[in-house]
Amino acid sequence: MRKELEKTYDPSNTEKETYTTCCERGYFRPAEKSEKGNYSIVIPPPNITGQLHMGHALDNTLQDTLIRYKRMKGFSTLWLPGTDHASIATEAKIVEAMRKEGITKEDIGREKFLERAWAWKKQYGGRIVEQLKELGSSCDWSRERFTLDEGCSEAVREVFKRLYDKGLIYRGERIINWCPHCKTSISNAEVDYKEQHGHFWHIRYPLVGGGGSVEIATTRPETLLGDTAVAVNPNDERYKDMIGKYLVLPLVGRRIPIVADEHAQLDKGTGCVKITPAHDPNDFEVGRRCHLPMEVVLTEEAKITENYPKYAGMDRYEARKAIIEDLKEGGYLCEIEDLSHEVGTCYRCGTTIEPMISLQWFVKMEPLAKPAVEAVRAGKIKFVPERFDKNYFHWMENTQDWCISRQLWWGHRIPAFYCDSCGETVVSKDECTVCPKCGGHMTQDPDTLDTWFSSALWPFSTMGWPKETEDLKKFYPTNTLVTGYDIITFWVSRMIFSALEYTDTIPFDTVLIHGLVRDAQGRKMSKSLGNGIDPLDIISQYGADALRFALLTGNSPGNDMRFSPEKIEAARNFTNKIWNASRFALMNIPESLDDTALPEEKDLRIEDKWILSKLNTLTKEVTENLEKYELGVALAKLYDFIWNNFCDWYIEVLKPRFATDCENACRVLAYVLRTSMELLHPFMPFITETIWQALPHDGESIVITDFPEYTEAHSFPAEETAMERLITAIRAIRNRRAEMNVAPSKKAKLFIVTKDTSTFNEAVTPFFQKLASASEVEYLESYHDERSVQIVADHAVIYIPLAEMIDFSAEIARLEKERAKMISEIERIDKKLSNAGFVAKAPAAVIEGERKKREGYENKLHTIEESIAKYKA
RNA sequence: GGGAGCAUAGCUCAGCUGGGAGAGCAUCUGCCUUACAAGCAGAGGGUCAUAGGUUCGAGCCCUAUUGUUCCCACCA
Repeated sequence: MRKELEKTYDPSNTEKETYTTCCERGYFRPAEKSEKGNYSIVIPPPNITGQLHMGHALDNTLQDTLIRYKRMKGFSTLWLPGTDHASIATEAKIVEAMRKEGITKEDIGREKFLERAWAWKKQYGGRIVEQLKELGSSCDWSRERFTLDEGCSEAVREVFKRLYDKGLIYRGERIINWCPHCKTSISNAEVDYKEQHGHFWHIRYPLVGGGGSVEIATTRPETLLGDTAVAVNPNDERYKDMIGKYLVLPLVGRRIPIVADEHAQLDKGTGCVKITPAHDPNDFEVGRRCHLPMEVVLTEEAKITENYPKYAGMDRYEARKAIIEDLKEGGYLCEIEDLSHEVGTCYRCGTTIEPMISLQWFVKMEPLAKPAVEAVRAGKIKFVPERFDKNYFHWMENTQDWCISRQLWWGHRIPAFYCDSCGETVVSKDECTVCPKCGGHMTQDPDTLDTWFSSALWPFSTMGWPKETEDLKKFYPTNTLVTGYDIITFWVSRMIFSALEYTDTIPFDTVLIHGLVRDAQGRKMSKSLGNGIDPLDIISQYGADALRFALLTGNSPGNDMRFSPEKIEAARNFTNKIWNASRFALMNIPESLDDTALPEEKDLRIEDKWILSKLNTLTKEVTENLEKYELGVALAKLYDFIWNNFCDWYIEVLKPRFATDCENACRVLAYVLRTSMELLHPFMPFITETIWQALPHDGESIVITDFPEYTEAHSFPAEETAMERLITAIRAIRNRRAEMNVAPSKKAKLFIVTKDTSTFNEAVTPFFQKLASASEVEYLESYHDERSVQIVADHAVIYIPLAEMIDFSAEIARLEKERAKMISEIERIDKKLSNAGFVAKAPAAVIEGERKKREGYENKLHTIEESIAKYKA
């Protein structure tokens, strides 16, 4: 017994069950082997703190579509899922939760804190995974990974050790970006520059022993406390005599030298720059070049240190105020200028970062960046769309050393050990407690690594590297990486140089970049604006297929998109359309028909050949589009075919045949519907599976059936042309009737005058009866009745005897208008064809096309003129 | 300061390597035509931002301009 389908599609009935069945049957696990080869994607691991948002939904729909397509194409496919420990984000959440309990992480200590973190991970880490499943993501969950699991951790230690031994990881005192709120260093990539209003304070520094002063300007007057020099440009005539002299640092009284350094520019400000080596990256370099001392003035909470009793303990902004006041009072403040400038903030918490000297671990970027740039330049890795490689190159070519140590607990602990007695440093994959040099006790570095350090290894650490596993051999390098343009620098670039360095190969060959999902007004979806749309709500209301359709259709790589209720409704309507077309098909297809064979060619009618030919072309185009990552275009074509060809014409034209030629009609109907579902399956996995199962089919599931292939056997250009002619004729009739306000229920006889009797003949009379309100149809070589409505169509003139409906003067006016149009069209083409350059240089096919068009217009013009003459008479 | 994207119908966007512009939504008109009113049929609506250039031919290629969005950058 075939199950009766509901009248409207309700995805919630089937989606979950369909998904579970697929998992149970192992469809999402890679095939043992395949002649086609392997295809793999690693998921961009979502943060365990995260909830599925529209960005994830888009990202994962793209990946799932690609994976499902390749799976059906016969590749052994692996989509490897997992999650990211997201050190800062997670630690912040746990700290916040503890704050509510009134405890700090220092209260409970590292070990207890980590226990809490793991418990938290256990409770919430699986949430986003379940949400990915709701979306239909066909990941191989048996291979699920976590950036902090044992394997990934081993990979991290291995890489750290190798880089260290090679001299590519070093520990040193540098200026780093310090977040006073998160109390950790962050990398340059993690700093967001935001426009802020501020001031330029111009301050006078007097020369020691009087006799003048220099004026400097700063946006951070509190750093004055840490000044250890003032620099001028060596070529600056104005200050030539001052170099080597000393200044008195206001408020502090310290003697500081005037030094010569290129950093000071002649044309900027006064040409004098205060130098604070411990709190500014440029000044740090100046300090190094001029051998200046470092003065640290801020604590890790961005408070003034004990060294400056008057301001000690003040927050940096409080201190700023106090210092300004004191400068004013002392007569040192010359001018206050308003200014709006870009200020670095922490990408996590938004706090203004403080540049600070600090002992941290760094990755030396230059030697790593070079091959990474080369790989993309040589085309081994391609960005889709291509323009994003510019982004990548720019970043890679200008990148500075990567600060990788974080003053956090949740993450990969740095595998470096220091001797308590002799200070020896040992980097080791394994625990090291005894100093190899002096036998003293070793203590492990308390810091952890930047989250992105482990993310950078994701494509191969998840496959078992550094072990030589089967998966690594089979699926690595991976094929496509799908991600948003916002994390190219954070992640994509780091995976590329990491892979090249450690695995000696690229991590993936294509990077498919997508844009942001914005709200209907084009704003970023954000929690603070409250304009986010929850994909899970959409799924429960409209189904995952509708969500996926809304996200993919018409979307092009790299571009942002807007998501609106209208869009999702249109998507839902499409699922419903598919549903009803299928319902109709199943109502007619007899249950006895349980094989998938098409009728013999002699039994195929014009409409069958037309739809098969159209479907065949569609198959070719959708395949090509998918291969080129043009998923949005492919999906739009499927929509158009299913709705506008299959539903609106093929099914309609087929209806009369259920009474006369049922089996043949049903075989074609089932074939076309089933094939359409197969083409659509990668995009909309649930509804397509449900319908496919209900139709006659071979095999277990659409998930693992073969993707349709283009075949010459289904190419019927003649029937396509003929059917297009019929459609044009029917449209023209409907159009005329609508214009004349003839009710569809009013049937009328048609006289069709044509020379194309292979298209217009008795066989297609039902088309006109069903679709053009014809009572009966007569095919003639010539006919004329001035009391008939006359319609000039493609290769046919149609007469409808509706004399009482005709307004002759209006009819003549209409024909005159059409005549004028024809004449202007012909003129346009004539102009083209008489252009010597066009005839000489344009391709023959284009010229021939223009000639054909002209001929058509000429014929039509002729008929129109005849009609006008007759009406007038 | 450097770089990139976008500008096409009222709205949101497609438009592949140049051969006379498309979709969805919205609007208007008419339909319970036995799968679907979440539907069917029909219609209106665009000097493809502006100005030049290349070409037989430009929405598409080049140059400049305007508007807009984003990325990058240590401007004291």
